[in-house]
Amino acid sequence: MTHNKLIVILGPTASGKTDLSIKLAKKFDGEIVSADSRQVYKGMNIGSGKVTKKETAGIPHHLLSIANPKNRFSVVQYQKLALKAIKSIQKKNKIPILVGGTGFYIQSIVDGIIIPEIKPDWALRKKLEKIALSELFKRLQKLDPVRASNIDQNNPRRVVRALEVVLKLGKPVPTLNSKKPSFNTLQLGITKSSEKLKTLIRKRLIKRLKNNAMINEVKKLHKNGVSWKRLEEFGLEYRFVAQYLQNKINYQEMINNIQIESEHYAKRQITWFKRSKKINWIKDYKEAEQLIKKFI
RNA sequence: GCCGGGGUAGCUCAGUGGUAGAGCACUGCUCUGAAAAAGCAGUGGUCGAAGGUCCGAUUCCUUUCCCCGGCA
Repeated sequence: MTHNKLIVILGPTASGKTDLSIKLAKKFDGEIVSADSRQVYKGMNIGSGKVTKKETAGIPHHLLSIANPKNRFSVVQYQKLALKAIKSIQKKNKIPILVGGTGFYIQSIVDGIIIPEIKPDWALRKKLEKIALSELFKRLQKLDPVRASNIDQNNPRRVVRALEVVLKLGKPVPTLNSKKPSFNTLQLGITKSSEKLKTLIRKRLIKRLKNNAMINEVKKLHKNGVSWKRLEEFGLEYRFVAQYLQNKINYQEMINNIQIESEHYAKRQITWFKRSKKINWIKDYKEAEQLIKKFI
């Protein structure tokens, strides 16, 4: 007899998800499934804030370091692997704890959204990206007026992707659907004041820079064949350390940019999470523990 | 002390004889296989101070205070 319970721990960057989740996993006999779009990559450890082996304290962690940073990983791959991991944990009669800050990844599990089964076609995208955005949007309007009417026409990624789906599918983009929720889910979100968050981001950044650890990590990634362009795509520490190593910016600019962009990122995450009404906002371990006791 | 250049949004700066803009910051938001990505919107200034000319001055004139560079 297996259960279908799932606990989710989410929150903005630097809010303390990792520590909290490990404590809870110990307490409630759980295993952790990461929901982080950067921690999936091998070799991206310090900059992405991946737990160290020691910190895991023996709690199994899933979906960390499973992808090659030279290749692009995406939500759908995440969704498949995470579902598999969650089910296998439930089968062992342990409690899966989904932990992370990537709202889209969490949504793909919790709401079970169905994303069109058209794989990214990078050659096609490259071709489309050369065309003016307004022109692309006109084409989309012609081929799929419904999708065109609710898409952000200023966003090249969205428009290109929509066209990709329409062209390869030969028909309009399916309207967004969700499967029946497959899990009995408890979502816990960590709240912190923005002042507190900024301080935590700053402290963490200083720590990551210590002994050149983060700089060396990025150097190593590049040495192993991850291009500067690719590293910059990852954003935050990877973007600005890569720019620093290319002499595009100086050390102080690198630090300032990482700090400010991390603060922006935290706000975007909060904006995303706010949309969900199913999140229980908590301040500390105690509140989390109580809610979970009731849930289990 | 003299000669230049400058003082306009939190910061860096545009600009005009009819009470002002940009980028960044800040605030809010979007999200259909890149999501730490990619986009959108909004708030914000007695235009250094005081006089004068003018129907009207942030813009022209005078004085004054402050900053930067050069010469003494």
